[in-house]
Amino acid sequence: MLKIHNSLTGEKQEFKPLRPNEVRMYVCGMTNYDYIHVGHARMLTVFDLIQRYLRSLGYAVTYVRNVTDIDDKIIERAAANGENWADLAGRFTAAMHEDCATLGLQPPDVEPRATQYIGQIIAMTQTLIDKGFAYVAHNNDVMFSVRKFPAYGLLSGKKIDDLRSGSRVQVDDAKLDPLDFVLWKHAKPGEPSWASPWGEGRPGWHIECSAMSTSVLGSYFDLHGGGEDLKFPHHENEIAQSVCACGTPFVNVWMHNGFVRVNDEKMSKSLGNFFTVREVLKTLRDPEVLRFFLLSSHYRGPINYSSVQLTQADETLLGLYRALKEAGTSGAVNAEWMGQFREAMDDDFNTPEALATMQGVAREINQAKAAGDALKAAGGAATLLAMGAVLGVLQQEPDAYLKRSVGSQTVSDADVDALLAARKAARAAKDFGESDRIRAQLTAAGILLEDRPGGATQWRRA
RNA sequence: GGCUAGGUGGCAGAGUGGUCAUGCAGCGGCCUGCAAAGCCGCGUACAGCGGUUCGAUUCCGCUCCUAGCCUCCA
Repeated sequence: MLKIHNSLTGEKQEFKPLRPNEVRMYVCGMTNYDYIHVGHARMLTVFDLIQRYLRSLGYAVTYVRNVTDIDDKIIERAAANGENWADLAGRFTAAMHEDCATLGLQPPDVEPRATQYIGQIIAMTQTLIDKGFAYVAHNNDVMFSVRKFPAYGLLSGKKIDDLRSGSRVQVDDAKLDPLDFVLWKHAKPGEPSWASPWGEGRPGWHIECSAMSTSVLGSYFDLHGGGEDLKFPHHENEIAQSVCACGTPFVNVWMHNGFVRVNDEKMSKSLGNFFTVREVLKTLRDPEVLRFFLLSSHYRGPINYSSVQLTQADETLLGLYRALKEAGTSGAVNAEWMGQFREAMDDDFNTPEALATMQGVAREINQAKAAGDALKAAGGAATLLAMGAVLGVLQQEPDAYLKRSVGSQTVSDADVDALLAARKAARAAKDFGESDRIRAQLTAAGILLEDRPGGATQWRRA
């Protein structure tokens, strides 16, 4: 029985889809005006994991993750570059797709873009005006009247009156109330714009997600996710817009992932302490190391980004691949281990616990190998592989993975093989001095040897 | 100031009212020509102070500390 922590109630609750066997989920994706960083990678990875697990449970999942391809940041950056805003957004959306593919993320079933939903956005805004929840300000911005929606603040636990008194926002004189937020922005000269009943303009950020999610999934769906920084005001505003426009409940379960931190601070563009996925990947043996690192702590908690931890993740993953190596895969999946794994995942996607179970399986494989029990080793490997498939790890060919290096390779596979042949001859002749000299030479070149019974030697890159 | 998460062994990180997390690193042993890998074993962990309890790291209260949100943000 799957339990999910619902941000709306603050509790873990049994997950029951609104329609039998079907899960409709929407995740706030990227605003693409730059390369994605590790913080974004965590969000992307967390929800990739969640949709994978839901599918593994047999649900027909519709995973929707939007792209914001028009907003202030994009316009600003494009202007700074002297580039067309749509070109910029297109360029970085393509880069994001590349990064996602590199990270092994499954593409969403639907990836709506804000600019493709202008019609729906205008229609929803009009509905909100018609129903009295929104108004046209004197500058032709359309604003949502927060006080018309009494349930405002339920998700973030904020009280409307606290917000008002604590508000540090410069009062926008177009707003009737400082809490109100914009649904449609009138265009200033030279800005990209679309025709609307309120003149040329562009959508506000919050309304996009309400329009896209309800257009694709219907007005009331199962799961809505995003980073915890979106809880307020973005998700709060989405709820207000959607509920008021559609007249139905909006989302059943809200999920928020924790941040990636750098030295105990949130990794973010504004703090300038971010690492792009592209630069980080250059320092790793394989993109899988980053995924494994991200999965090694619970999705709701914070995770500290550091090279030490990445190294630890690398070592641990290596250990799992070593267990898999030469263990065969033809065995039957062990139901008991699998049950333990699912139990961990059923508990609000507890990946650290699931990973611990995988370590247990790995030890069993190694024990079986040591005992010469090939059947048991193969069964363990099949089990480990099946678990890895659910998490999106361990699916590479073990030997190829182990021969991968961190950074550039200093010796080719052929050179290694040649030296190993020489060493083998030396060992056969009991010339251990020469044998050890070759080993030291290889070690210096980042090649680690492992002599097996019977004279064979395995190797991998450090 | 308001609201929300946290504070676990050298590092990372789950979890539990009384028996083991797990991984990395370290130490000892086995194996090995020697290594490596693996296996076996080891290490006074649960911020502080009270309370509930036969018993609390786990429940309750208070204190201290950290992060996040309250403004664009994954």
